[in-house]
Amino acid sequence: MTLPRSFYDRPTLDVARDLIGKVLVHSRRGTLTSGVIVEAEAYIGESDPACHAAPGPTKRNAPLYGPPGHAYVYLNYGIHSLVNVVTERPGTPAGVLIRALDPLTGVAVMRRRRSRAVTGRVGRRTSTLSSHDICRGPGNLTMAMGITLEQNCVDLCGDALFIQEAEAEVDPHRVSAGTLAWSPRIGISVGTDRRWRVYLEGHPSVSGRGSPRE
DNA sequence: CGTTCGATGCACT
DNA sequence: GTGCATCGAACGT
Repeated sequence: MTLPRSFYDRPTLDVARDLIGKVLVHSRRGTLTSGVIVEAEAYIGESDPACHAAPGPTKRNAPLYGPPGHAYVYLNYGIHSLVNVVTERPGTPAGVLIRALDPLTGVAVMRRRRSRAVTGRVGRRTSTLSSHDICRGPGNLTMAMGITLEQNCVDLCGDALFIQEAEAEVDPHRVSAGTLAWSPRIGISVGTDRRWRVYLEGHPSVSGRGSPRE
C-alpha cells in the first residue's frame, strides 16, 4: 500500500529510519520502475546548516516549507536531480534525501537510462552496470528512475511517484542483508556533526562509508 | 589501490 | 560571479 500522508507528518529522523526497506515507485509514461530504499539522509530545519532551508525561505526551497508527503527535487552540480521527501508540518522545513535503492522493478529500463548518459569526461563506452550499481548514489537513482525537476512538488500520495511497503515478493534478504546504521551525512562541508544518514550496513547498493566496497 | 578534475545548470548573493 | 546534498574518467603511486 502507498504510504499515507501521516507517515511523513512525523519527526524527520523517524521518517528517515522508517523509509529504509520501503519501496520507491515511479510510473512514467506507462513505464514502471521501483527499488527498495537502503540509504537516506535527513535535513532538518533552518538551524541545520546543511539543509537547503538554512538561508530561510527562498524560491528554491519552498517545497520544504510546504505540506509533508511531497517531493522536493532539485538540480545539483548542474547535472543531477536529487530527490527528497518532505516531512513534518507546513512551516517546518525538513526532508529526507533518498540516496540509494536496491533495484526491484524495471531493471532493464533503469540500466538503459543509466548507460545512455555518461558523466565525467566525454567518450568511451559504458560497460554494463552491475545491478547494485544502477541506483547506488542519489544522482544515479534519479537517472535510473527517470526522476527530473518535473517531479518537483509532486504529491507522494498520488499514483505517479510514491512509496509503499515492501511486498511479500520482495526477497527478505534485500532488507535483512544489513543492520540499520547511522553516520554523518555525505558530501557536505557543514553540519557533519549530525549523524543523520541511515543505511543498511554492508548492503552493496549503499554509497560511501557503510558500503561493502569502501 | 589512491587522488584529481571536468561536466554542467541554476539559485542565490 | 560563486558554489553546490555528484559522478566517473583519467591520472599517479
